[in-house]
Amino acid sequence: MSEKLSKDFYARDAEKVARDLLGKLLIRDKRGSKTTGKIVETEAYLGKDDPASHTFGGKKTERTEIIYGPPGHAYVYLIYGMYHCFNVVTGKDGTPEGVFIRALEPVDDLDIMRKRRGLDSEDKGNLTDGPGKLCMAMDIDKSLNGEDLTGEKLFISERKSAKDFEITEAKRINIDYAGDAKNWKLRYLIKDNPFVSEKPD
DNA sequence: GTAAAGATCCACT
DNA sequence: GTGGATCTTTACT
Repeated sequence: MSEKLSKDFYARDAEKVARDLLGKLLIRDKRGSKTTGKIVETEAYLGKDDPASHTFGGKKTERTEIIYGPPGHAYVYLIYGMYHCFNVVTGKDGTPEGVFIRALEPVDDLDIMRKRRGLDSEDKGNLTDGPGKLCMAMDIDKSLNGEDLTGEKLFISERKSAKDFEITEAKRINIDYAGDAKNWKLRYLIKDNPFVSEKPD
């Protein structure tokens, strides 16, 4: 068995939460179709002082409102007109920071994930190794924006096993618009895990 | 109202 | 490595 992470876990700095989310289990529970993936890659977005963040400078729009709300909620948005991205809101209520989930290692149900991704292959290496892909495989879309992650539809659980991996830090991806911040090492990966979206240098 | 760009993915010259 | 798909969000020529 595993234990669902509480609101306290999320109510900390994005960098700490991003590191601690590695190795945890993301669970999507729809009636009749439950999918689980181990989190293997995250990125921290630091809010008003982070040029890469949607909330840089304290910018607040209809889309980003949820990031300013209480921790432990989902921030889901559509990118490039076709893919969803899933973030976890962190920090105290009122601070606009969060953690972007970039990749999962598929745990189950692999057949459901393949079906949602439109793949037939036995290979499981390309099911959830990217932010858009994992949202497809886990059926995460804008209807889950603002969803409470201590609820039943979408939540994250601690594994009861010992921590059995090392953490690699790397630059974040595809934020060339962010100037110097693109060099900040705010991406965290499970060292040598094959299911990450992109290997670090 | 209109335009420009995007925390991506996939196919391929 | 490069470019196209595709459309919401955001900021204004």
